[in-house]
Amino acid sequence: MTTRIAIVEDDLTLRLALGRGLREDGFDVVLSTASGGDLLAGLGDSAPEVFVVDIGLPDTDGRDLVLALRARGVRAPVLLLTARGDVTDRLSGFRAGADDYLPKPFHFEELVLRLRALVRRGHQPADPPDGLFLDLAAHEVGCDGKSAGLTPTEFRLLAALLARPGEVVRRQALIAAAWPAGGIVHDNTLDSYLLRLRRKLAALGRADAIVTVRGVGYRVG
Amino acid sequence: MTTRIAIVEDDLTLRLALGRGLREDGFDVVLSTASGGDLLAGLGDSAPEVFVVDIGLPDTDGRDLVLALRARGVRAPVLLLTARGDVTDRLSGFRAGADDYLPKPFHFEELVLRLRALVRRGHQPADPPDGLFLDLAAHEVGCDGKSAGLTPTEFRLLAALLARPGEVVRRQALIAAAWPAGGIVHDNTLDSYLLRLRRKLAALGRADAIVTVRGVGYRVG
DNA sequence: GGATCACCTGGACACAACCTGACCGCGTGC
DNA sequence: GCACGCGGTCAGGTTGTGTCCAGGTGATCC
Repeated sequence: MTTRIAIVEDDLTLRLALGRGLREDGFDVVLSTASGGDLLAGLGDSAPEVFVVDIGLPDTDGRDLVLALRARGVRAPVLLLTARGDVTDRLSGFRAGADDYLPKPFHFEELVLRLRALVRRGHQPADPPDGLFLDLAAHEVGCDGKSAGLTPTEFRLLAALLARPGEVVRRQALIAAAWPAGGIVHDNTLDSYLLRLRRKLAALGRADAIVTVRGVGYRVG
Repeated sequence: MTTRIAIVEDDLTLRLALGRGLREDGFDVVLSTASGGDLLAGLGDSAPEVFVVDIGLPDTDGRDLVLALRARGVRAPVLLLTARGDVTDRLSGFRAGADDYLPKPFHFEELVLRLRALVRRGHQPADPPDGLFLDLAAHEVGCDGKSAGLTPTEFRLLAALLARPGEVVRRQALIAAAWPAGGIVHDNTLDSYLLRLRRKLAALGRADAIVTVRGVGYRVG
């Protein structure tokens, strides 16, 4: 039984080596691109069951790519390749929705083991968050034709919400997803951003997309 | 003989270390997730015999997760990992239905000893509480298709009831489960919440789900 | 039947959680 | 310098939740 896998790695040598090695280990490499934009463009209905993404991409931060994937309803596990096991990288990547990470340089065998573990754990497909979608390249949110630009913080915040359609996301989880680790974020700051997001969504005719669940958090869909 | 165990820990390093260590000590790690939602989603029929849960999860309070597990009829013992042995945390964790706790940082050996003790003590599986179920992610109660949103206090209260289907739960036990430690709760306040819960359950066509046992307490199922 | 008790019900109220609009500081680009 | 966009803060208003009261209902016992 083969597992469909997608690779995003800008270094050509490494990308080719990964593809060859994974194929030999029984993976079905359905996509192999150098940039996040190419991945999103080429996804189609290839439905990879697991992703390997380099965090240090030239066109996109790997974390934003994970957020964009999650916002599209993709729940397949993502393994991030990070440079030198940097703790900050690891934490923020994890918060973005990645499922595992591997610091470079790594043993190929460990990569395969971790991938197998991720796939074994299993993930269920998510319902797509009706109509709304995030455009990573343009850094904006769209809904049937119309679209609205987002600032980086707004983007991360909305992505964290869209990643879990129908679920209540706690305020703490939103802060963890949208702001860098360690920093102190006023509760009210989150409120402000929710307001800004709601305004922009209202302009798309989706004023009610973000629902408040008092005492718990927020929900979309 | 191996014991099936599930781990919920958001810190990646610690999660991996726990998994590796427990495996070496003869446990069968059937589930290892970073969030409460993932755990509930991934449970399937893996039927862990014991749980290790970090109380400080970003998406869910560990205590709510225990309540949700109990409400699903899961009776397997739960060990909570708490930060710095905070007494308040410990007490409220116990009230939520946890069976043991361990303050961080801890010696790995102590964790294993406590887990073995918990498993040895033995627990029997519970009958699922007919039809009604708590959705931790959406923070609501559901019954064949329909669902109703719950406020935090309502959620804890109903969870305490659903945790013991068929059993009579005393008023004092309900107050202890649904309200923070130390606070003084008027008897009548509990009455009010029972009323609200019954209203919401009535909207789901389960008006008679909560039965009064005069002089003792309340029972569901 | 009447007294008593446990529980139910509707409503009033305070306060915390949340929303909203405005403001300020900082960095960037013109 | 100035304009602008972005991130963050503040003060004030609004609303839902939690709490408590007052009175009602039904069971139980004498």
